[in-house]
Amino acid sequence: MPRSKSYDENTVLERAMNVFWSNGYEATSVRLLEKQMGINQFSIYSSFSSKKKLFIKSISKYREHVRQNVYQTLLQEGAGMKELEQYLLKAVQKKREPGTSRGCLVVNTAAEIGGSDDEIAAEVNGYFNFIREMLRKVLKTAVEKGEISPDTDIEKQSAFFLGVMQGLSVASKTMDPVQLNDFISVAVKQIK
Amino acid sequence: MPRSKSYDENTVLERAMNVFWSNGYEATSVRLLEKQMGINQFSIYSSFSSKKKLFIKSISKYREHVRQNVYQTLLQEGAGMKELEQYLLKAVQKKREPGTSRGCLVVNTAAEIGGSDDEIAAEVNGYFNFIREMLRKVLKTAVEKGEISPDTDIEKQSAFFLGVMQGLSVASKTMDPVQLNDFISVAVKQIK
DNA sequence: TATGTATCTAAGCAATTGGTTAGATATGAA
DNA sequence: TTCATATCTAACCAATTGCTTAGATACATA
Repeated sequence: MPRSKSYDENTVLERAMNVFWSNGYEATSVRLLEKQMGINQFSIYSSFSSKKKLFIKSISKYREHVRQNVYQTLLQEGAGMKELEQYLLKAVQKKREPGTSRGCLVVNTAAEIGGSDDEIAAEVNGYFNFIREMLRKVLKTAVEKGEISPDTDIEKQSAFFLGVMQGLSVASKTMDPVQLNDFISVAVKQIK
Repeated sequence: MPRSKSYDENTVLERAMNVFWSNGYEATSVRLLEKQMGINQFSIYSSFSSKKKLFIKSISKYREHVRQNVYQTLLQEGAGMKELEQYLLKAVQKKREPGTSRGCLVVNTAAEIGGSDDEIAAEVNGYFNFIREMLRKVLKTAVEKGEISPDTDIEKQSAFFLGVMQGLSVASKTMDPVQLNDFISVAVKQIK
């Protein structure tokens, strides 16, 4: 009997994610969100309850986004060192492209919010656990394939590459492509 | 003839720096600043012109702060690999201490503001150039001392360690001490 | 000791913040 | 075709934002 929604929650959530990604949490106003999402404040609140809840949902949407568009190759069965290296170099190349790099939404959030909000911190930690798990598997596969030494300490190396990826997010905003490439090439070389 | 200031600009600037460091730029209100700085809004604006200018001055104050309290050893003549390693391990140890790590003010700023404000971006770049220059000198000294190979590519390695330090700032908020230690130990080992 | 001047207090400014609500509107089952 | 119900519009809310200002205050000089 009731009227049906005129928008798709998934679609407007993806738009919200992009607004937060571009501007950060605090600098994103609900007015800006309604413009970019294309729906009224009422609809934002009826679908997502609060700005903070919408932000948290944007982070989990981001996780889905990178899973499908950034890490898809790395997440495939059999992905090893070659794929990891390719991903890192592609991230460097992207820096040459138009506009300022937005970095990683979750790194930006960790830097901006830190641990001062428990719910947001939980979502951030969940994301990084997902990345670390991905790295562990990739490195294990790399050992199995003989791409890296069987003596490789998987735990140490996955912590290392997670740290490198966090650094890369910041560095992509502050380093030129040459320095970025130097950074990554040293990080990759050490495991060979 | 005129009345004299009842506060020291340097002192209140250091307090402002700490407020921005704890909360980030956007989340820091001028009301909070006046409370923490211990002076009235009028005095803030008469001494620092605007919130943004105060923030930029806080970043350069931060540079002075780390120069004297964080990197003092690394900046000494003759500092090499041992000092670099000591600094990194100390940064890891600090994570065990009370409260959530605030990370590096400038990394936080790079993540929050990115390149969307030119004046702030310039201050951020100046800071990272200072760090990179410090790293270059330390690595050169390390070569001279025979701590690392004379074939070491100073440019690549200084870009690498700058990236690692940027990662460390984020990681100190999201990793536990064990993972942090893994991250740093791999970063240091690769140069030996 | 008197006084000119910058400093300080505290109130105020318009604009924006996150969030709510009353009433108009559209929809899909009966 | 009716009608109950959820969706939508747009105005509204108090609180807070960065910043300004008029007038009271205190101090270095004369």
